Amino acid sequence: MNNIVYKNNAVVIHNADCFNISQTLDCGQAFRWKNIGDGIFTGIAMGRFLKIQQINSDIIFHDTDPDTFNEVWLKYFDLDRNYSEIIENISYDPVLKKAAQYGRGIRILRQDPWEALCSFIISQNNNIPRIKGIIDRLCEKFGKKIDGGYNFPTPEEIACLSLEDLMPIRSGFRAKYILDAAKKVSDGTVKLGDIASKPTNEAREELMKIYGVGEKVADCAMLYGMGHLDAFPKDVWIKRALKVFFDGGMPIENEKYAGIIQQYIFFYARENKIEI
DNA sequence: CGCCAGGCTTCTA
DNA sequence: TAGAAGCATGGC
Repeated sequence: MNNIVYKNNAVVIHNADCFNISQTLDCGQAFRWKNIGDGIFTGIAMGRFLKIQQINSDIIFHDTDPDTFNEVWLKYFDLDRNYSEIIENISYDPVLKKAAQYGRGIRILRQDPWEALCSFIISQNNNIPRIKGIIDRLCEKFGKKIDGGYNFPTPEEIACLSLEDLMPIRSGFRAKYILDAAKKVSDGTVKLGDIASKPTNEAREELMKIYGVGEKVADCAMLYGMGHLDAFPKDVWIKRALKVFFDGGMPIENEKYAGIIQQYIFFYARENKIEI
């Protein structure tokens, strides 16, 4: 991205390639962004409020100075990675090529590790609108108030709560998982800070020490919050798509960027309501 | 009413 | 070791 300018208190990326904010923020990897119309999304991430807008192929980060953009959002939106090259490299397979073209504007977000972990604990056996509702209530009730809304509550802020305290967020059977995760992260039983630098298999085992975290949730947390781009979460949509497209096989499981490919397939399958 | 949702734990054979 | 039941909640 070398077409970035700063004007009128906004950072603007002109002619952005492989970056569509609707595809990126509304494809089920993050749950706190709101589409408020006119190509504008608002949300809170990394402890900050952001209003971001897409007009054709220009992306506007409103009320953002260059330092904040470079230190926070560049990394969050994974903007220093060459996605067109990755797409080029997987286009030997016609199905992958088609899925990647369809979701070409997706970026894999690098969210806060704890937020990603906790969010995908909440996601299990759940649907996206309700996941968003539960996370909204969790933040409003237990997160710190900041300009524009509420932060995602820290592990420490949740670890001191009881199951009854969590009742108002209506997370169902997942409440006990949230509490166990918060406790194990805040007391160092699970060291989230070390997970980004561990091999994916070791990192997965570490995360699965948490009650209620299995392979799928661990892989989502690693992919969307810890920089493990090779993690390949297998949810119901992916399993369906693999059956339909690849007869159940997985041509790309061990690729370096398997997680990005996974997201193209997920997006394609879900948008087209792939049936078994 | 029944079924399902970006699954996991527990029980059963 | 594989397969199914149970789990909270809400939308359809």
